[in-house]
Amino acid sequence: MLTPEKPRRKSAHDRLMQAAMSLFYDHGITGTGIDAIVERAGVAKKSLYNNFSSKADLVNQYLEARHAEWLGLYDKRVATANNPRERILAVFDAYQDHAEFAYERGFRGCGLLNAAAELEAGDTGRAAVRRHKEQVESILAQHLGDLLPNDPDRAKSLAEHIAFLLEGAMARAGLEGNSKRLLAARAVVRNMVEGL
Amino acid sequence: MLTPEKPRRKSAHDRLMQAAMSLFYDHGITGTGIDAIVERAGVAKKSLYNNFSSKADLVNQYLEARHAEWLGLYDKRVATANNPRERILAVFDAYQDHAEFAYERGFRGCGLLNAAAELEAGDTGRAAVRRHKEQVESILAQHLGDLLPNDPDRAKSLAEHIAFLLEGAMARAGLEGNSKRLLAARAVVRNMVEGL
DNA sequence: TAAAATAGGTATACCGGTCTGGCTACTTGG
DNA sequence: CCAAGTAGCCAGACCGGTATACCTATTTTA
Repeated sequence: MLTPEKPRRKSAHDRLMQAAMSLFYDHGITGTGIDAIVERAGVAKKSLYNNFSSKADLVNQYLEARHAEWLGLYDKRVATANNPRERILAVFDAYQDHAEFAYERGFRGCGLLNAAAELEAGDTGRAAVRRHKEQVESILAQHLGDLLPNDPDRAKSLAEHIAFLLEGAMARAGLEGNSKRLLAARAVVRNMVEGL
Repeated sequence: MLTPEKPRRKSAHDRLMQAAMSLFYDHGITGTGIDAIVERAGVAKKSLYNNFSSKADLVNQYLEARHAEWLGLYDKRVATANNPRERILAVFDAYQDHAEFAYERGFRGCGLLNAAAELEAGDTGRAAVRRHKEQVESILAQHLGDLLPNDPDRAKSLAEHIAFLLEGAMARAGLEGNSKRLLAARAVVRNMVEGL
């Protein structure tokens, strides 16, 4: 049995990113040191600096990975939705999936927003988080445009409204350590779009 | 002219708290060191540990002070409101006042929520932030109860809805560095309560 | 084909600097 | 006189980041 192309161990890069995903989310970015990351990854410190140019670089790649992670969950959810209303709710479901499965040590809200909260004003990471939130709002606007083809202004305004509900519910859910508030917001939105 | 009760210089406690308010908001809690606080306050490090038992104690008092600060702004706004609808909007106006006047180095969203984002899961500070958010929601519920005396369930549900809008708009506003989103949420809420 | 070069991993030690917190010794105002 | 302030040093841990040296696959080349 020749298995020539099977690395039995993940690359240092992957192990480091996995460790960063967990530690940055649980303890924050400033609260997580390089040493803790390499220890969790089971990797030499040199390997971190072979794969990332600095901690800031690792943080930026972490933010991109979180964004991609949510996009993947959303893509799965939206694939099984049959109309614009369900596709809007798919946005909430994707965050719900995030909340339920992605975190081992308890739910703490949106990792991207939490990260942005402790980044300095001019940090490029803040812009990445902002792009993510704008993409979510733009996805909502697109589905609402399908639902209200004759009233694009109202579609845009409703997208902002729903984005606020989503963000606010996530924030409260993170504070409370569970996703009940997220479910409440989803129910509000279901009622909102029902009448469109 | 005897001016026996006029300390020409604020107490070390007040100067420390003022420095903490500014630095914790701008650079985060973990990102702000003791030395930076005492330097900004123009105070000896010993004075910090005379007035606060630890940095965690200072952080907790900081969170309480921020809560009290918002309550003061809200009290001012609600005093000039003439009906439940205006009193609901006063909640938004208080946050707007916060955004416009309280921060010298740029708006970064809700200081309490930002702080909670970087506190560990079990930290008592997170509970303080949660109490603040629950009080805001309870204020909204009270005014909506005045507006809908025959439908307490709907009042409660609307209070949660509006609290989400407020929180989500604050989060987005903080990301974007200005309070436009807060104004947008206020407008949405004004329309919502208009028809009640 | 066999030797050499390369890429990426490992482990350990170290750098200057900052962290929280405690300490001494001196000064000042009521 | 004394409480509360001052300046500054120190300990021990941790910060991000670098340096050195070794190991082991794979790949290139003579």
